[in-house]
Amino acid sequence: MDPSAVSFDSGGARRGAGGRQMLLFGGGGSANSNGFLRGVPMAVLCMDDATRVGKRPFFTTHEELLEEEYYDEQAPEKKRRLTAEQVQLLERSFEEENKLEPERKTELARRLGMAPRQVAVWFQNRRARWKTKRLETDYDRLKAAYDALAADHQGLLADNDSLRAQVISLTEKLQGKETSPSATTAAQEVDQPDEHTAVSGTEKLLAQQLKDDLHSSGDCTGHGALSSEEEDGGVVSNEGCSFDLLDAMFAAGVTHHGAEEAQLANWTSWFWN
DNA sequence: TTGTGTTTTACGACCTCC
DNA sequence: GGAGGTCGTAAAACACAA
Repeated sequence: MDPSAVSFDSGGARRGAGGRQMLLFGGGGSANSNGFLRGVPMAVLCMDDATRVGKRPFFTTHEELLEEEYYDEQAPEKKRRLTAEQVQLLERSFEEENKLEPERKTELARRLGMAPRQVAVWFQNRRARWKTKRLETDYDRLKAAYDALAADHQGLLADNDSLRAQVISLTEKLQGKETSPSATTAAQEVDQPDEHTAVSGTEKLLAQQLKDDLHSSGDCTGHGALSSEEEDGGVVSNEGCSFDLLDAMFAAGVTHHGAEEAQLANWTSWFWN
């Protein structure tokens, strides 16, 4: 880039210290009509240059700041924003590679009419901005994932509560049947082990009752009502909720030869765990 | 016009790697 | 030990609402 193309945004210093513009670099020098100071474009001058040419003390008195001569002869170049062209080229270079090898730095500095140190600083700051941006997007992504998981977790907790309530309710019903004389009589009437399945009539009754209760509750997982069209074939399911387990227990005679209470305890334990 | 918040430029301190 | 990195920060430049 032609150094003469570097703009000097005099309006940019509209609110310098004390509201005064401090445009000229100090050290006894002053800018010529081309905007150059000792052959260096003003916009190119940075603190490194200030160190070389002369630097105003960091803390100065108000009186010093009010001295016009001070700005002409001692005040350092104010910070200058890079031009749009400079930033554009730097951005393009950053997109290619966000690290800066010495050769690329000097080449960029030459093309942009900037000090190599300025190019290095720009890349440092650009990396910092890029990192901040990346952290923000990473945070947003993680937060969305966390929110989804938290919602899912809440749903599972609700399901769990619902199932526990059902277990308690069914356990009470089953225990009631065990102690009911009529139920005992009915059970005794059919309590002959099936020679093929080895499941007693009472067990069939209990398992059927459990199926019926779960079915009538319309919610085996808390995810909605059962669909009636799926009932044929003996397996009632709803979106992954299946009574296969009960059927399997029934067929395998899970309750066979065991006290009903012990089976209830097992079932309850299974549910609660 | 002014107060205030944000962005950009630049630096020093410190760390890591060769 | 030097070069180049990150991190935290100062201060100028800038945007914008009141």
